Amino acid sequence: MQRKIRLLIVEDEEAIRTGLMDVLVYHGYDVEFAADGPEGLDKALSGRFDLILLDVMLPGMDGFEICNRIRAQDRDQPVIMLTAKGTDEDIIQGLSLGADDYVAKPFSVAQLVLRVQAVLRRSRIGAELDATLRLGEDVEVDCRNLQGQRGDVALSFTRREVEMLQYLRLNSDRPVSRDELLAKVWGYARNLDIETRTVDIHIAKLRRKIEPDPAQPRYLVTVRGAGYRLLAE
Amino acid sequence: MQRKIRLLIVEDEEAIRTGLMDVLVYHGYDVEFAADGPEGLDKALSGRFDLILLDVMLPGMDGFEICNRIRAQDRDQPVIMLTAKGTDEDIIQGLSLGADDYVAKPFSVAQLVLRVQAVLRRSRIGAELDATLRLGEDVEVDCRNLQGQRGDVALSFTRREVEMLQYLRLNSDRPVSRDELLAKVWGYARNLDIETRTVDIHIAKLRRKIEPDPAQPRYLVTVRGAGYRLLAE
DNA sequence: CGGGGGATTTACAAAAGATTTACATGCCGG
DNA sequence: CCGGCATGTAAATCTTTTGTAAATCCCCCG
Repeated sequence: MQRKIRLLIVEDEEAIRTGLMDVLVYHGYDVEFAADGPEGLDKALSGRFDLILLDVMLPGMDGFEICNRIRAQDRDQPVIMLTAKGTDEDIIQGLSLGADDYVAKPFSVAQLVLRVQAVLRRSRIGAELDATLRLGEDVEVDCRNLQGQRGDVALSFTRREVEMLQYLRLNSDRPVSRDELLAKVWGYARNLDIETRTVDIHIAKLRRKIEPDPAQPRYLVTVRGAGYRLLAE
Repeated sequence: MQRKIRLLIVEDEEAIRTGLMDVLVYHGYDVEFAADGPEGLDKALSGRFDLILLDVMLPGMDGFEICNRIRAQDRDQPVIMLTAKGTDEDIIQGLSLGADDYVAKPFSVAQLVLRVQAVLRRSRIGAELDATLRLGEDVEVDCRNLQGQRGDVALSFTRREVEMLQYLRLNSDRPVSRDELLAKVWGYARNLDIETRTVDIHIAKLRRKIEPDPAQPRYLVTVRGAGYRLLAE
C-alpha cells in the first residue's frame, strides 16, 4: 500500500462518528470527519477523499443534497450513504444521483467495513489492493501472478481459482451460490437444471492451498444450502 | 468496475429499444434485450438481472403475463413496466401484478433513468433490511448468512428455518396456519388432507434456538387452532 | 500427432437437513 | 373428570447437499 486511503465521515451523532472512526482507523484508513451538512460538503469538495460516508439526516443540509452536489462536481467520487431504517421512500425516490452503496442503520460495523472495501475495490482506487489478497496472518495471494504464500509455503494458482477468490472477496459479506459463481466467474447462463460439481472441486482445490487445515476451513467456509463465503480477516 | 448492474429490456420496437440501450449503457449498466414476449420471459427466468424493463404490448405474450410468471418464480425480482396506454387500469394491473414501478410512454429518458435508479435503490435497501431480523433485545438473525445471536450465544440456521422466520415476519400481524406455511415456504400445493408434522418440528427447532425459554415462547407463539405467529418487536 | 496442465465429470462416502413415526402432553367442551 | 383433538418433541429414517479421489476431457503448443 503506497499511500493511505482517505475517508471522510459526515455524521452528526458523536457516538456513531467516533465509533466508525476508531474502527476505520484501525483498518488502516486515514479518516477525517465533518459533523454537519455544510462542513461535510465543504470538506468533500475541497479535500480529496477516496470515499465519503454520508449520513442522510444531517443538520444544515441533508445527505442527498450533499451527494448531489458532490456528484455534480465529480461524478466518479465514491459515496456510501448511511440511511436510517424507515427512511421515507419518497425521499429515496426523489434522489437524482445515486450513491455507490447504501447501508441501512443500524448496521454492524464489520458489515460497513466490508462495504467500504467493496466500493473502493469497485471504484478502482483499490486497484493495486486488488492484486493482493490477504487472509488472516499468513496467507497471501498475488492475483496478478497467480502465486502466493501460506506461511513459508509457496503456492501457485490457476486463473479460475484466482477469479473465484476475487469474486468471493468482492461479496464477502454474504455467501455466494454455486449458480452465481458459475454465472459470474464462468460466464454460464444461469440454468436451473444444469448439474455440475465444478465449483465444488475448485473450492476443494483452493482449500488445499490456502487453508491450514482443509478439513476445517477458516477462510473459505461453506454455508450449507446457500453457497460459499470468504471470510476476510 | 467489476460488478455492473444488469438490466434486461423487453421491448419490440427497435427504435425505443436501441435508444434505451444506448442511454442505459452510457449510465454504466450492463444491458441485454429481448424483442418479444417468449424470448423476454426466457431471459428473465434464466439470466440473473438486477432489474427488468418490460413493455406491456409485446408480440407473443403480453407484459403482464410475463411479469406474473417472473414473480411466480422470484417474488423479489425488480420489474418496471413500460406502456403506451396511460390508463389507470393499466397502472393498477401492473402494480398489482407486482411491478415495482410504471412508466408511461412517451417518457423522457432522463425520467426513466431516475426510476431505474430509484427502484434499484429500493430493492437494495429492502434487501438489506430484510436480511436482519431482530427479536426483542438480544436475538438477532442474519438471514443471508444463516447465522444469529441470542445474547452472546452464536446460532446457526438452515435455509428452511430462515425462510419460515421471514414469512412469519412478513405476516406478523396475524397467526399463519400450517397449511399456509407449507404452501408458501415449502411450495406444496395447498392440500387440506396431507398430514405432516414437519412444520411443528421446524417450529420446535427454531424455538430451541431463538427462545430464551423454549417451553414458554415469547416470540414464536402458537395460536391454538390457527397456527403460529411471530411477535416482532 | 503427443504431451501436459487445467477443467470437468463420475462415483461414491460422509454429513447435514428434512420428514416421519411414535408417543407424551395439554387444552377444551361436555 | 372424560374423550378427542391439537400440539410438543425424541428418535428413527429418508433425502439432499457437500467433499473428494480418480478418470476423463479439452485445448494449446511444440
